Order: sequence, then structure tokens, then C-alpha cells
Amino acid sequence: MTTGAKRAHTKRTRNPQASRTAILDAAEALFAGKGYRGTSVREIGEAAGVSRGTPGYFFGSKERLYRAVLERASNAARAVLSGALEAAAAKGGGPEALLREGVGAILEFLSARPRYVRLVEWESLGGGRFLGSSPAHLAGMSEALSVVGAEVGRLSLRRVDPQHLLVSLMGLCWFPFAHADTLMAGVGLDPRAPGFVEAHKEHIADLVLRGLLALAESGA
Amino acid sequence: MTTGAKRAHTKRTRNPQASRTAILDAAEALFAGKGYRGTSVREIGEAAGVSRGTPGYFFGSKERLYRAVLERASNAARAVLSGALEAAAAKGGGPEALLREGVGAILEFLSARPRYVRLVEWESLGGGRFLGSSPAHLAGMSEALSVVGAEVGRLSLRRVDPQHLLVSLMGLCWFPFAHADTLMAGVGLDPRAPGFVEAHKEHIADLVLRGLLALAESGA
DNA sequence: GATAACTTGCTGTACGTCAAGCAAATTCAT
DNA sequence: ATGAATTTGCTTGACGTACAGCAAGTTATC
Repeated sequence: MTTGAKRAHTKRTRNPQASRTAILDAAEALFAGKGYRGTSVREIGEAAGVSRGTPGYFFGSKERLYRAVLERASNAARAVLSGALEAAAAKGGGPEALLREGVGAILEFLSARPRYVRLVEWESLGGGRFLGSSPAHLAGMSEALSVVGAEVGRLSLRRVDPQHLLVSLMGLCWFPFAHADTLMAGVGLDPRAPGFVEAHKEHIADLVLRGLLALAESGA
Repeated sequence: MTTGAKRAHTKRTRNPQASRTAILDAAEALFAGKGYRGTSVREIGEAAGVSRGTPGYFFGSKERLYRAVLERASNAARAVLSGALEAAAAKGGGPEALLREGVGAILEFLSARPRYVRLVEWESLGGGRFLGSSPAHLAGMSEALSVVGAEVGRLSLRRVDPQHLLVSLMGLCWFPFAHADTLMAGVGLDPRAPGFVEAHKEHIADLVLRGLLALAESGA
């Protein structure tokens, strides 16, 4: 299992690429789960199947590793979300359809990536050390919601402040996943349950869209 | 409870009561700001104007101090909120008025107590070590929203799931304050600005209430 | 055999907790 | 009332632990 055979590049041999992503994956899971302060580079290494010094070897310091995790996650978020939004926009349909598609894409994204939600929550409580200084801010989320917000703005409702509406949409989408373990459990809903995303999508559409359209029709 | 006069309660003399609350206050501010792991009992003592051993003397351990902070904050929250809700209910008025009052009371409460919001957010990310095992869960918030939810339930809308509606109301109220420093700044709104609470109250009323009432009237 | 990919030992630092100490306050004997 | 005895409030020193970062070492790969 040494010199000659080269097909054994699975795990025994060295593989900087694989090590890097293994470390990033482990760090993402641990940072999301226990926060920056709560996780040690020691356990990141352990979870990644390398020794405790390897994260430092590849990323320099714990903070740089953290930033790398955030950056990767933000980029992934932005890619997935803007892709979904573009697809929705390409489908055509009126503002109502676009809103539905946009909100649906965001809900599905957040539902599929609880680690991203937790990462952002930690970062938010920590004062946005990284995301706050990042030009993309909440990366995909913010961008996506801006698109949605712009579309809603086209309805030109005098009575509804677009900023407040944007915030409300954010809250409606974000909140169930951010508080899955605490508030949601108290209410008796599990955002990870199979039908939740669909149901909540319908619910938001009923709650917000119908109200808005009614307002628009009534000329407010 | 002493015999003679006791006007010299300035600071020079001993005062266990004052020390306890000073420590609780400092701990609340620091835990809210930097989380449990991020604050040391050393700096709690420093902020409270006592030495680094005093918090331990009064509360036994860091964790017990943390629980004491949470308990005090939860009780205060519950007291303020249920008081406001009772007052709103006593005023009478239809379900619409009660909803408005209830949402308004919650918004004002959250706006006035950002430390409470952050405390709950930290606790939520930490897995609800204390609040999760507390029967009152999110203490006042949950209770208050249950009242609101019950009232909305009286509208008996076939199409609107009361659980989802409760979650939506929670998100609409909670989100702006939980993400004041991050998302809100990106959107260009400051929940601490003077007019925000009023504006958001109106906004929620427009967004949710009108839609709901329209639905109810249309017989859905 | 040189360089990159790791690992392991070490150092300094920060932390929570505990034990010992000390002084203000209170109680009690006289 | 007054001084001794005891309790209570609070501080300081010490110990063990955990951690991040670095440096020196050890293999694998080209």
C-alpha cells in the first residue's frame, strides 16, 4: 500500500484538496452548531479526520478559517438563490407569480440549509464581524429579497412602505427556521417536517399577497 | 432591617442587596452583548464594581448566575407583557382592536428591551439550555402570542392555519429587533429610531389584519 | 532530495472555581 | 454601654484546565 499503487488516494494518502474541504465542512458544522467561541480548532481537526494542527496549517488561524467558512457558505447561498430567482423570473407571469416563486425559493433554500441559517444567526449576534463588513451582507438572502422587494414596489401601493414590507417578508421567511428548536417547538410546528415549506408558502401567499392585492385593487 | 439609622447606603459600605443586583445587571448586559461563553465572570465583577470573586460568592457558579439572569428577565417580560395584554383586553373592542393592541404591546416591549431579545437569541442558538426546559418557554412572548392567536382563531378562517398564523405574527414582531444590527441596517431601517414601532404596528395591521378580515368577509 | 503535507510538543494566556484571609456588621455576655 | 465572639460580605492567591498559535519534527510525493 505504498509506492507503486496510485489508486489508493482515498484517505490514507495525502490529499490537500480533500483535507481542505474536509476541514471546511467540519468547521462549518461545528461553527453552526456551537458558534465561534464554542468550537476549538482541535475538535475541528478531529471531526475532519486530521490532526489538531492541520486546520492552522491550511487556514493560518481560527479566525481566517471562520471567515473562509462564511465566505463559502455565502457564495453558495448567493449562487443557489439567484439561480432560483432567475429561473422564476424567466418563467414570466405577473408580480404575484414572481412573488410566490421568490418566496418559495427562499423558503426551500432555508429549509434545505439549516447550517447556513445558524451561521448567520451566530454572526448576527456577534455583531456581524464578517458579514457586516461584507459588501454582500446577508449575501443571497438580501439580494433575493431585494428582487422580491423591487417587484412588490412595482405594485406601487401608496399605503405600504416598501422597506417595512421587505422586512416583513424577511421575517416571515427567516423566523421559522431560525427558531426551529425553540419557539416553533412551543407552537407545535416543525419546519423540518415534510409538508412545512409548502404549507408555509401557501400561508404567506394567503396572508400577504391577497392582502396586498386587495389593497392595490382598492386603490390604496 | 437594622436598628439605627441607615442613610449611608451610598457605596462605601457593604450592601449585599445592591451588590447582587449590580452583578445581575452587569451580567445581563454582558451576557446579552457577548453571550455566555464570550463573557467572563471577571469582567462581570469589574462592570458591577466588585472584585472578580464576588459573582461566585453570591451565585455559586457562572452557570447559576446565568440562569438567575434569565429567570429575572423572563419574569419581567412576562409581567410587563401580560399586564399590557390584560389592559388591552379590558378595553374591549372587537378582535381587530385586540389584535392591534396585542401586537402593539409586543412591539413596544421588544423595542424597549433589546437585551431581552438578545438574551433569548443567544439562548436559542445555545439549544435552549435554560429556556427550553422552562415551562414558560419564551415566557411572556409565547404567552402573549397565544392570547393573540386565540383571538385570531375566533375569526375561524377555514383557509388560514392558526399555527402558521401564530408563527407569522411572531416573525413579524420579533425579526426586526433580533436583526437590528445586521439585516435591518442593510434594508435601511432602524428599529430603534423613534417612529419605527408605530410605523411597523400600522404596517402589520395593514398587511395581516386587512388581508385576514377580507378573507373572513369573503367567507374563506 | 527538495518541497509540500501534515503531526506533535511547547508556550503563553485566559478562564472558572475553590480556599484562605480580612474587615464590617451583628449578636451576645456582662 | 462595651468589648468579645461570631457571622456575613467581599477580596486575593492559587490550581487545574483548555485553548490558539508557533516551531520543530516526520513522512509522502514529485
